[in-house]
Amino acid sequence: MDAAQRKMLEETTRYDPAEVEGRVFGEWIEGGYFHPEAEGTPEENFSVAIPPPNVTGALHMGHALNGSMQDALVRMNRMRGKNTLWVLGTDHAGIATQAVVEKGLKAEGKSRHELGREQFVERVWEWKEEYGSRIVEQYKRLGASLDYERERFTLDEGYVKAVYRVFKQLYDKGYIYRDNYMVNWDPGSHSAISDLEVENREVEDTLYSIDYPVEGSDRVLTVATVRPETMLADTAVAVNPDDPRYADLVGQFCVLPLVGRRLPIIADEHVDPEFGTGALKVTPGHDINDFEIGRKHGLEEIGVIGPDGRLTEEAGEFAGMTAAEAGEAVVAALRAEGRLRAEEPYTHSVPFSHRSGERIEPLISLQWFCRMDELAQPAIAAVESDEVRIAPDQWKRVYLDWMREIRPWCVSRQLWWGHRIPVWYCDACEETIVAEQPPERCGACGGELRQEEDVLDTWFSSALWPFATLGWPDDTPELRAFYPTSFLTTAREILFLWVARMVMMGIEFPGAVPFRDVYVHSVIQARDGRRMSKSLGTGIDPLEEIDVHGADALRFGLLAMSSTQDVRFSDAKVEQGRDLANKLWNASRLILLNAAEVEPAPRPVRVEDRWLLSRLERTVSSVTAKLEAYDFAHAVQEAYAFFWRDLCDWYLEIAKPRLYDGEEEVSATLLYALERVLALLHPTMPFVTEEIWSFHPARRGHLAVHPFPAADESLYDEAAEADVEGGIDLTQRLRAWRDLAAVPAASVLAARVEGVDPPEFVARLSRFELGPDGGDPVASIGPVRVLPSEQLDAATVAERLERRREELRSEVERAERKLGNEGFVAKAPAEVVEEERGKLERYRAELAELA
RNA sequence: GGGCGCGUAGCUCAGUGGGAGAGCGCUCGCUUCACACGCGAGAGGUCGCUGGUUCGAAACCAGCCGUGCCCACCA
Repeated sequence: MDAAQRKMLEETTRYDPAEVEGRVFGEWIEGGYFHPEAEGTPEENFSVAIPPPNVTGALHMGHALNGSMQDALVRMNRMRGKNTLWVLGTDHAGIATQAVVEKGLKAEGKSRHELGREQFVERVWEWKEEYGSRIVEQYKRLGASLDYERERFTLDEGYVKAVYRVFKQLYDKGYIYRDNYMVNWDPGSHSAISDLEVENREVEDTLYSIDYPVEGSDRVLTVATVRPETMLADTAVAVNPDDPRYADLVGQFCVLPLVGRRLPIIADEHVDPEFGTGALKVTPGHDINDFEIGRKHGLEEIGVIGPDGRLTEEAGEFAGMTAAEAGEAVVAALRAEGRLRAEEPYTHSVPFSHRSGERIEPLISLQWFCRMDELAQPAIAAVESDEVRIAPDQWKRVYLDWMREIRPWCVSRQLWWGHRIPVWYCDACEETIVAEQPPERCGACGGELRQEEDVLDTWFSSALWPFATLGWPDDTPELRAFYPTSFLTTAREILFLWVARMVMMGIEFPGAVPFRDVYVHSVIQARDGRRMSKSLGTGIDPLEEIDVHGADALRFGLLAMSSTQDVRFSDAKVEQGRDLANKLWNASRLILLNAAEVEPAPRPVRVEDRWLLSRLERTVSSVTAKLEAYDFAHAVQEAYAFFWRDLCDWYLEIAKPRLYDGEEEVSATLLYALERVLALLHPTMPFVTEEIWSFHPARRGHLAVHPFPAADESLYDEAAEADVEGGIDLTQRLRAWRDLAAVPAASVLAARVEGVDPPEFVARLSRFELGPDGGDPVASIGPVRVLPSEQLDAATVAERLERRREELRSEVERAERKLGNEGFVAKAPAEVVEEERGKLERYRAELAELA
């Protein structure tokens, strides 16, 4: 430390994150610490793939929490000397990004259709180049030690190669196929979406009962629906095969009101005879259940609602209306014909698009699907056998339950931004070609080819993330050194959408599970307990928190509030982190400005030194174990407690005089403890610890690559711990006694000791002067006999004494009652009974002293 | 309909069988030569309810009440 540094330390009484963070981050980058060579094996290396944020995204609390957790483990392992890679990249986010750019076009009065596909995609790329790095810059603010030199994008050249390879191979295996099937149509994004992107919400609707006349009879079948417009596409009426009311009608026909179509009356177990009249209108074109019934019975599939959400030509007079308008018109027409039997309010769950928020329109369309059942088998086995461990425990079962009932995945999207499906059609001979490279002409007839218009679901490419980012399908040094990755931390909402699919693809393609550990973290809710969301306006911006309190404060706060259950965002925890950073700074100033010039080393000479070192090493051990077990909240809070209580409140106060005296032993011990505390906290609070480290005499390089401490168990010292904890307890009792006796804080009281001498610091920190004699004590606190003096008011002291006696009497009574219980003495473990007897003795003894 | 979770101090949360904890807030006292983002001392909980298991339950079991999330094709 040179003179300028010393001056700066002396003058700066408050840690200023804004001044430090940018500078320190620059030093890390310059040092190249986050950019490892691709050497070694995955077993000896440490690697993590970041869940790729959307290019359109801004850093939100989920990123900040997840990033804090990953960075903690990444930094800890880097400090341990492991070759460590944290892979950075962004996701092209098909629908979201396309929507952002389309919105921009709309503001210019244009649409993507005017531009045409090629120009539009060009435009999205321009947008990406300009704004896509925003979130990357925001991760830097957090202090994330990602490899910024190996940034990937799900649409970069190499990544596209991986996607096409996977598509081709899955197609060749027969897993990927094209089918005319019912899908979740999202009128908002004008695309099919997968089951996982659908969200069911409770909606109040009207349930309409409609009479369908039976052909050649007076009878009617009354059916019920919440979507009257779909009746235009009905192609049957179904009843339960065991329903005696309708047994005679099966095989006959109804006549569809308004349309006149003949509807066969069929029997199917799906129909619940208890619901309504027990007769079900069957609309295979617009209802997922009816679709299945229809396929089973070979019914006609009519579509009356088009991809734009409007009624098609099939709907006759209703063509062109929106579904909602058509619903009303149909009801009016039915009422006019006297077919409407009833309408009643009805609450049920309805699918909405998670992407656009619009109500899903189930309809039949030609899409690409991927069969998942066979891919799922080894991915199930991997988790069953704990080759991939999922924590907390309950998510393992959630994963397995879902995987065991996995269904085909609709992978095509009617968008322009994304991986255009690598399929080419020949119109001349109807050949379909799937290829990784665009073929010139049709291999069969030499005819012209046109490429499939659809793109792949964004999650199709995300599923390849852990290996595609490392260069797969090429055999790259990165892939050899860093795959499989070490662990994954994630939000539970993408357990199926992303995690499960990565496991399947990892096993199928590179041939190994993509990570060993999956940690599902909790969700940080808004302060009022609602979900943090942009649309609700409940989001809390992590960058603002960083601006106000610093990145370390936010990181500490998020880790401290994280848990296995969902928690509300806590400003107090972030402030606790801020206070800790400041306390670290100031305690370090005390040590660094006053320590003698010595090598940091444990050099205990007194009991409190041995106590401090013992506590330090136990904390190192415990905090490390908790980090490794993903127990971030307890890890940081334990480190906090050790530093604040043991080191600052007690040890520094006890050791100050020796430090000011320039004693070498205490200086060496404190420099040693400081070094270890800084290193221990660096993974969670990297900026402030790195900054303080720059003043430490033992510094040879950055803390980011300083060895992470391993507990030195030879310094554990139970006897010293017991002595000092006893001294602390006594000090607190003496202080409390003074406070209650209303003694001015600054005055020193006379006392003497009877029995065992407490540690030296007790009298000093509680402001007692211990002397050899002194007459009759006015009070006894442990071995301390307080002697009469002018500052003591007899009445107050007596009151205080009586209070203590009361406490002791009730303690004695409690212990006696417990020991008087025969069951307890007979059945409780011996050491528990012994402990209780010990307590009773001590309380009795103290009570006797006070009597 | 099925599954998972939660209900502990005014607030946010720890605590899984042997005497109720943390941070914040609150009260009182400190310009104590690292830090007022500080120091010292306090007040404040029939651990949702009922029953059970146990010598002993905040913790284990059952039921109930309240609350949150996930999955699922009841028109």
